[in-house]
Amino acid sequence: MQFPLNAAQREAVQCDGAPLLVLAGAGSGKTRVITAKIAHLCGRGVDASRIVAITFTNKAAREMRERAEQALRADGVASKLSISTFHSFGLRIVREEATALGLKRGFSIFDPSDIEPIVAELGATADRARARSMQWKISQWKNALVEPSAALASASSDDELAAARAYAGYRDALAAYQAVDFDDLIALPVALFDNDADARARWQARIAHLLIDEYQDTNGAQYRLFRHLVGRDTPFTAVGDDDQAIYGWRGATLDNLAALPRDYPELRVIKLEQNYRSTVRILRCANALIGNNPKLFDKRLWTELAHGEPLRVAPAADEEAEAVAVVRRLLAHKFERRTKLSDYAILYRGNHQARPFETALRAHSIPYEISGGQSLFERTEIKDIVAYLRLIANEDDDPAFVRALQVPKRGVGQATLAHLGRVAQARHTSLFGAVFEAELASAVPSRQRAALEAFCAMVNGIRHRAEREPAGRLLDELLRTIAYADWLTSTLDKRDAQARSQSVDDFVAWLTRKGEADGKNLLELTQMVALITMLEGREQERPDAVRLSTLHAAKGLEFPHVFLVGLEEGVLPHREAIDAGNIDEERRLMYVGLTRAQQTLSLSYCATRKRAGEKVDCAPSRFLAELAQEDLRYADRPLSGDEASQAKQTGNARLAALKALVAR
DNA sequence: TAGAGATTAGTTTTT
DNA sequence: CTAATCTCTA
Repeated sequence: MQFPLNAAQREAVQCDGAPLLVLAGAGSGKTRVITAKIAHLCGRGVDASRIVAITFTNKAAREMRERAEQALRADGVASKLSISTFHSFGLRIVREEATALGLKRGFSIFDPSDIEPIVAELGATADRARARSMQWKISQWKNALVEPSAALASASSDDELAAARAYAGYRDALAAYQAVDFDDLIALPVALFDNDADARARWQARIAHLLIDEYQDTNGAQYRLFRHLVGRDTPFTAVGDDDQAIYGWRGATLDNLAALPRDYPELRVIKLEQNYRSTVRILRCANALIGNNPKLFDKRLWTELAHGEPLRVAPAADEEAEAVAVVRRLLAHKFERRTKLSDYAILYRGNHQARPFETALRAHSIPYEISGGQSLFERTEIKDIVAYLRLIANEDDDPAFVRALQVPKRGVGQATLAHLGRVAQARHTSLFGAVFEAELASAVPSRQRAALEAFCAMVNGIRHRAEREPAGRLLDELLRTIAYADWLTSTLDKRDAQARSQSVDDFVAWLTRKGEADGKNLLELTQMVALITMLEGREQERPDAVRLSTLHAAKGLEFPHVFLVGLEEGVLPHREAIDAGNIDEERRLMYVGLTRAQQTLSLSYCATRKRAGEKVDCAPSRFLAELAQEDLRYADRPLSGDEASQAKQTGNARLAALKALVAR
């Protein structure tokens, strides 16, 4: 955006001494306002290290840092800014206040896969789905700052009761493991600040101005943390859009937006309504759609940009036909308009919807970048290595102990582990600690015992140096000692082993760099890894690729040309949301999708869809009927099966010719 | 203990 | 119809 700031934007930037709420419509230059404001604050002599900006995703944080660096060319200043996600900021607090919170320095951060078996056991269930739903409920309680006792009192169904009972035990288990979960990174600082005025004052003094992005997505715990951090007189800037609140399922509540004017009577509210992104037609459809939602703040987007092309609405026989049609159209469009692949995005409701599009894109060797999906840190090989790191940092981390002990195999199996577990329980110690208990000798053969002791000695050896020596050296040593690469080659076929070995190498190289750049030791790096979902610097590997993304992951992004797919009842709006009567949030999700598009927008839906192997009829989404009909152009009726397969063949032939042209 | 086959359950978004 | 988990055998 090369325009100067508009009046509202300027006002938001210059209002620096008071609490401020910026209601920033989609595409209204929100990020620009935030970065300009940071620059403005620095210009007014505010110490950069006391400016704190909080986002929800790592991606947003990284972007904001980049933009701030551009805005603040003065060297060294931008790097002093504190720009992080809510959770990383919480981690910083927990880390610095670990002792007060009863945690050791190397405490572990459990991810949902560590937690599931714990909750399953506490809830006395072997049913994974049930365990997950209990885990889910516990998380909801934590996000709403509900204590186990209160949860127990309020539980209304059998399921809730079981979850509430497991909740207290789960808390104890985390304490025993010296571990925290994601929700604790917010809830623990809140609990600390609730009770400790000194700590509160200390942290407040570190913040001269607090900026929060995507404020509408804060949950109860986050709002309370926010209030503790700004106290009574720290000025802040909250930026958000009630029409883009799409994280209600994660405990986010628009109450926090409504509460702000109440809790801060001197609050200034500035609306950004000029849109710099989309055509008139796209905006008119988005406005029409969102007009069906109740309004918290009155707001209407307008633009000076072109009228634009009508939005295309295309039916398809099924999801495969839809994918084929979208890809064909995309290629034809690219050829006609001489665009780049990265100008296109295909957006959908759920991750599983990506598959037919991946298949169709791959069939034409079109590079694509898929957001969401499995992140590097969820891959088995990375989790294996991280288990070692966690155990090195924290010997009480039993889940990490179990994983590290078994990968690579070192002749210790289920039976030994079971004995170890019994001893640990009897002695009130961790699995690691149980290895050194005398009574283990009676149950476990000496060969296994030797393996266990060697394992623990190795871990201890690295632990003693973890805080002093460079992380890179220790990582190399660890990998050599456990011979992880050898294990991969001996258990997997060559291709697989190579791929995994490569990703381990990437991971280690990245950690090493990170350790050097930020001066972090192995313990701190290990904690950071738990919060990162995407490997930085991975994106530029595919400089020109079609973007596949869920609507949630697409928030904050924009694309010249967007395909919004799977617009069916039961998909968008999602069945569960329909049943729960939560259509408003689905509508906002659709709104987010529409407002990602700059120039053209193509909407599609399927007549049938495969569900558990069977074809099911689908109805077009009700949201289609809520758009500005004069801005839509409906394509033909859905193709019959025969027509579809025929079209597929002729289409493919045409496509091959097109592709040859495009390739030049 | 580890890999290959059988069985069974699955439908939402993520720090 | 997958994909992941479980069970059985070497």
